[in-house]
Amino acid sequence: MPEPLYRRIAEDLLRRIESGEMSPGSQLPTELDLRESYGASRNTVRDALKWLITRGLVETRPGQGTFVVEEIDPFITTLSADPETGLGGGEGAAYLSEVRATGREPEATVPRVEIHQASGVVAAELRVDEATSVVSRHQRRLIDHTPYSLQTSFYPMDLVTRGATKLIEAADIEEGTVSYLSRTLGIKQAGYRDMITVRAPDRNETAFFKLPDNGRVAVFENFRTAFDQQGKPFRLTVTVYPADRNEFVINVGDVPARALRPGRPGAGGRRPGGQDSVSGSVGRNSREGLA
Amino acid sequence: MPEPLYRRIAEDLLRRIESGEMSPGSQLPTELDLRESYGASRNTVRDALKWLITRGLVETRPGQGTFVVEEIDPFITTLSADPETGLGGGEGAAYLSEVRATGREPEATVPRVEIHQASGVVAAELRVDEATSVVSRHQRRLIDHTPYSLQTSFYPMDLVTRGATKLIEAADIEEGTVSYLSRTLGIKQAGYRDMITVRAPDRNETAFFKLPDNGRVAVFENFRTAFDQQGKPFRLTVTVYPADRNEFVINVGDVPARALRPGRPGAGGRRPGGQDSVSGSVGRNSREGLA
DNA sequence: GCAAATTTGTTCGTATGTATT
DNA sequence: CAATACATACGAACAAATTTG
Repeated sequence: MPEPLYRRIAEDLLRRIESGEMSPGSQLPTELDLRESYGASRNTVRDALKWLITRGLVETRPGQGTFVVEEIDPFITTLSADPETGLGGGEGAAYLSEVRATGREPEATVPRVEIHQASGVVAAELRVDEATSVVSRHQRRLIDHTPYSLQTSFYPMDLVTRGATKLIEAADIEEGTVSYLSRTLGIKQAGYRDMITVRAPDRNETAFFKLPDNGRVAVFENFRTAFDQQGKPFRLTVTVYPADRNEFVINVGDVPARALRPGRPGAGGRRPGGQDSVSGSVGRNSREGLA
Repeated sequence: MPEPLYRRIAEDLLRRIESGEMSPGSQLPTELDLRESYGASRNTVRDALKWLITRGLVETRPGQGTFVVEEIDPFITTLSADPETGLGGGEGAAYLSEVRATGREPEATVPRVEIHQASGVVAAELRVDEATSVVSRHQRRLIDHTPYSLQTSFYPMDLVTRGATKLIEAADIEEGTVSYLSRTLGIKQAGYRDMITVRAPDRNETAFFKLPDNGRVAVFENFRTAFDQQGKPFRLTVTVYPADRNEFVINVGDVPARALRPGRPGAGGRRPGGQDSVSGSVGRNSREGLA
């Protein structure tokens, strides 16, 4: 009772991909060729390809063929505060310089400003009633002309009426909103809390990030709530990052300057699935529940 | 030319799930029933179900039927340092108490200790040659009897020969390794750096976490490098967390004590995919590239 | 404990549509 | 326009897992 045929075909192709026999970007034999070489029906071959597709190893292009996927050069966002500027990390103002520091070219759209009534999460995080008006500022961000993240910040409308009128202008706030709010209203960012989750992309995200519509690539979602000196939240920033091109770093305490990713983890070529990996080794004679 | 039939069926089922008409845990009509009610072939119905499966909305159980998935209560790991203890965050010693603080029951296996030669990532992060011996201590961790994470820590063998002999004992170090290394060798943890990625689970992880073998649920992988007062790395901890049951929090600067998740983000019921969500709204009249 | 019924899983064959070259 | 290659759809049969009688 061996494994089903489509699995055996998939595993064989997997082996050939991981061994380097088929390199990233190269084309696999056509479905009809595979049908012959494995002596299976075309549908079975397609089942094998689907198995590889959901694992992100290959992609199909109608009219062209099936290809080994090429990895995207990931961008690393540091979520903890910059020891220099004191605060920040992956946010609007700092974004452009952070990306440029890696020798890549950042782009960000002009903020799209909207006025909403605070809904569930926004109201809860900003600690305002659900009826309250909030300002949202939304930006799409790219690196080397590839979409890398979507960011939306929410501010209580209160801040605008108290004088921070630039918040409702559809233009960049060059100095950064932290600096701007400090200067105009005396609101200082004393700290922030990030809440990170992973979920499937929605329709908009799939379209903007050009993700395969098979729901394979997940997105990070980071909810950042910024607090002032009194511990009062004054901003909620929601940023969405496709997981196939983004990584995160958090520095706590005294950490030596990064040696610019000597050998980036995560990468290191394709992972040999099945062997004991760095983290794995969950018991070679596994399957025993717990001790 | 509307959307393909299997997609229309899938979207209809999606709507019925999101509307609450079919609640989490409930059973969908059988494939044969769906075949009749939609007037499609069984294969087409199965294509629709596959589409929902890869998006994590339903699951099939051979011999039983197709069910709307139930969400798992996520555990939130705080990666930043505890302001009290100074350091830590999701690590061995602190793990049990962190979980208990949420009213849930933690379990951790006895560490499995192994001696390896430092390989790629481990050697690079610990800044030792590839030939050097390192000690690894591996634990499986559960919450309420459900597997939640896998953790492996690597230490240069050096530390053992200098006197930290407990590192090669297959037993818990009650006080925590940070405290132990400080007491025996005077090595103080001055800080640490976390590098977070998301990837597909390997075979071991799929088995241990009981993930669907369709590669849908991704895992977080956190590489934590701990540094001593001289900025020298003395430990690398790799922790793997299934993304369907884990979230992360990072506190930077002064952040008020959390109001114990007033309304947890991430959740809020099922996401209405397609509508403008909190983060989304990437242009209702979207598809225009960039301004 | 076994047999039958139910339900999903695998595999084949075939035909036609759509995208790209 | 033609050829190529993947996408969708139908029908059919048997296998495997689970529940039920």
